[in-house]
Amino acid sequence: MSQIRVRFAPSPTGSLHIGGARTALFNWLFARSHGGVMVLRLEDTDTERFIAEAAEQIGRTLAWLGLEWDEGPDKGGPYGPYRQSERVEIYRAAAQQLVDKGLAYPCYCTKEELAAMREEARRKGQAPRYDGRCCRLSEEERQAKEAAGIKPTLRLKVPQEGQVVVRDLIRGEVSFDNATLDDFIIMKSNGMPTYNFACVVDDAAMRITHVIRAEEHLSNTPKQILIYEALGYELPYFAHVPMILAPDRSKLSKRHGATAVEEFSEQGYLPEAIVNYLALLGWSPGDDREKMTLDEIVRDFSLEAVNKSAAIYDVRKLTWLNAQYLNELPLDTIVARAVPFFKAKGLISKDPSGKDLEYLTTVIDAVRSRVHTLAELAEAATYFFKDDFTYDEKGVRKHFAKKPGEVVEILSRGRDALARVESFTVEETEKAYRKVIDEMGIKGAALIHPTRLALSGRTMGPGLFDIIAVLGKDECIKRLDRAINYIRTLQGQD
RNA sequence: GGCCCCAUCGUCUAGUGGUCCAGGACACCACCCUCUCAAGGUGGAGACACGGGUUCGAGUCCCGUUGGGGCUACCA
Repeated sequence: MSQIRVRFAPSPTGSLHIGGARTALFNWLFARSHGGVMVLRLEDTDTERFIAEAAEQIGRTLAWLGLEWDEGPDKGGPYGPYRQSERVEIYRAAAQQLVDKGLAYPCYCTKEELAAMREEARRKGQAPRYDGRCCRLSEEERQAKEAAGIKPTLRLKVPQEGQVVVRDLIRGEVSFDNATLDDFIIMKSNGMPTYNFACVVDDAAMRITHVIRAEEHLSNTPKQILIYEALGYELPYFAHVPMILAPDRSKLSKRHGATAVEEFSEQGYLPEAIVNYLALLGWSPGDDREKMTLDEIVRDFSLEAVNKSAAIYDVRKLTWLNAQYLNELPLDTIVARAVPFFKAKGLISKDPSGKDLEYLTTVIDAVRSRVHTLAELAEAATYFFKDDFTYDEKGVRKHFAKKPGEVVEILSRGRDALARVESFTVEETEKAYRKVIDEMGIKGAALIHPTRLALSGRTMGPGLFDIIAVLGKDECIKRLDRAINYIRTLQGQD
């Protein structure tokens, strides 16, 4: 085979969810691992469900994930246009061909009549299928309908004998009896093609060699093969990848919370982690590797190694992977990605540079190992930028309120010791604190825990001396004084 | 209902007839490390849906049952 060509063909009716992203990823991986071409095609033939911003948003999300396409609506290419709404003439011509060959015919049944027929069949316990009545219309009857101004749909004549065999790269041969199919619609009465028809016409026109899509389309494939045959097109290879299900095993939809890739992005998940996680959903390198670079995945990916069974996505594993990337990606990269989250929390006002950037970087370095997302990162770092926090309630009970008199004494000694430190580093401040601890004959925890609470309002976080060094002498003294005063008010209440 | 697909720990998976009293990862539990929380390290609990075959031998092949999913639209 010459050049391998694949396509990702989303319908712009909403944002890209992780199922779609995974399908796009597998297409992309297949193309990249074979030196092939990736086409992005917008399936916007449903004029009612079409959402203008969705197309742009899907493109943005794919690009954010790093899944660049070679041909598409914005990029152009030799087989454009890549928006189905701009290709209607092509579908009409193809449809006309089928009518001329007697393989398709106009149907004047209205939606209401069709619905009634389906209802009738259901009541009789029969399979709801179109009975082909309009195919048997006489020329006079047809003209009469036409004269009455009824805009017909076009239906493909489906043979009622024999079967269609789908040769699937992942599932092997799957056969369907033609008798289970009916004369389905290929052109709607509004002149637009239906999904199955447009899909076939375009995949052929765009020279797609491998149709890689979700399993929900496996049942559509026999219809599409019938169209390929009617049109005299050569069949592509098919590969139906397993579905991704919501935790309750149902099909993914908006009501399942964050399944839109954009939402993960807003929560501070990194594209590297999402792509890595998605690659592992339905595919595995065949060994124990979990965290893999894109290059590694491209090198080892193959459709043959793709699973057959549907997978339920588990945010917790994604979250774990995200934490891994948060820690292992270069610090500068994480800082750059984190900036919008710090801005959103009002911790910084504009893109930091110089000293501010240096400070931000130091802070992120201190907290990144204990958070899972960029949003958590900003949250965990707030007290490095604001000192108007309140003290954690449990912490107050444990470290401030138990023996307020003693704590005030201890904290004051610590404060004074810090005030005397000249070189305010992790090492020097710790030395000073250890000395206080020794002199007072107390446990380290008796000084360290109240200090952490005083400086951050929290009972958990980076090592205390890291916090101290990052905050600097003045800020530490200020916060310790504030805490000492606060504890004195506690004393009064007893 | 009809047609199609699928079935290994809670979840993602390795496993292509013997090396599997089933391996890894997330999550969970314990311990270690430790100024807290993480991270990291060590260990633990946890699965071949069920029933028939085939075979000397089955998680691996076949059939059935059950369960789950998809399609069955002038949606894609």
